[in-house]
Amino acid sequence: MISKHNRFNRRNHVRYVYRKGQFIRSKYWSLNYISKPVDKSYKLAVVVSKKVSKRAVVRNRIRRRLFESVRQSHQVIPPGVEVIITVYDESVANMPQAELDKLLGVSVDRIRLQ
RNA sequence: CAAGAUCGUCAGGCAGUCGCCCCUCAGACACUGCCCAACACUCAAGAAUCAGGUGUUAGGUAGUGUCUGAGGGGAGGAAAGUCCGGGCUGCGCAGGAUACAACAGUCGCUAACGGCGACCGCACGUAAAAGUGUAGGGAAAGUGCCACAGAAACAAUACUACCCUGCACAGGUCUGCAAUUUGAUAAUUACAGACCUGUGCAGGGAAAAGCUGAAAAGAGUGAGGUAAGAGCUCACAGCUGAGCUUGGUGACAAGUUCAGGAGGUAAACCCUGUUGGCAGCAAGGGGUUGGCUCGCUUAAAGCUAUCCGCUAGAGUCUUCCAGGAACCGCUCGAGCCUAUCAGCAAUGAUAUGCCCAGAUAGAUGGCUGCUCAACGACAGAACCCGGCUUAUCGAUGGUCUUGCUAA
Repeated sequence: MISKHNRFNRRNHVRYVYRKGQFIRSKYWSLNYISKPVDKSYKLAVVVSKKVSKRAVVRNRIRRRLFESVRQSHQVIPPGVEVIITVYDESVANMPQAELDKLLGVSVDRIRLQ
């Protein structure tokens, strides 16, 4: 799990990012993000709807794995960027770690390019 | 040891590494409050001193925040479904009646329950046993319903078939008499009477039978009775209800006396009894100033649907302070462990010890290695408890019954 500094702390702010931010789509998830240069650290949220899995245990596991993959600096989100990862597929819960890191790295790198 | 039944317990382990949430302690820094010392100014005047006030600097102390370090704690038996019950909070009081809803054997347990335990009744189960289930008030207060099929679905009649009597017709048998034929016996025909059979009509009887259906009139045996029969009558047995006796706290059981003739359905209405005020942690939580509107016994407002009773305030705007997507409620509780005692048990009492998640885009984890039969089922707290129901890979302990073997 990541520190409170890197989490979102307001419910309405998620809606703001969804509405105003930019959007990247990939096979298992999509990224909505917005840049706020004032902040010194990035912010990250993971959204897993009940459509993905009805079991809370599975949804929790997906969320934790994605947080951990970002935290352990396999990929670097630039400071001041707020990102929401919306997951589409239940198979993220049991995907091998190397593959998860690789796919997530591709998505995060596309933020830097734009 | 085997088979059957039943009651529990656990819910992978270890190590490495990188993290998250809460609490406690220590240190550093920042801010705020208070205390104290020195100095300056002020009070303050012609001058000096003391007390008071203000500011600066240094120190102490308390609180808050950030960072660092150390220590402690961190999902479940169902955390789930949200089906019952309670605590807690608000609604001024929580009072009554009706409506509405839920429940229904007895005794006990519990904060309470629609839950639990023991027992009773009924049903099931086994070769026998151990056991299992139970949607358990009233159908003899009344109303309704009983599809399809069937003669008929609770009302006694009708229907099919049955029995008895009478009349008519047809046939048969017997008897009597007449006519014809014959020598005679005899034969044929007609008529009358009796009996039998069949058909039709009329009157009466009504028990058994009628292939259906979930269910069929609901009284089993014997005797009497009758044209034949029939609870038509009687006796006995069984059932139901009431009374009495004995046993039991009680449901009830056993016995006995009297009465009765009754289909099912109450998860149809209904009747009887018991219980329930409404909303829910998005509950709810501060002081203060001044107005305006309505009302003050013909009660505005109110706590549900209606009524009664009860209360003199209620609603709304606004000033200032406090607060600032915050904080409190928020986790010490009908709490947990162990032992003893009471009780068949559910459960209760006493004693020692313990503190055991509290997040808020929401912590309790990610990865790697070893290990185990097994990558480990079902599954993630959200105010808190007691139950119920549903999901669940497996591992393991006890108890009971029966059988076999050995001592």
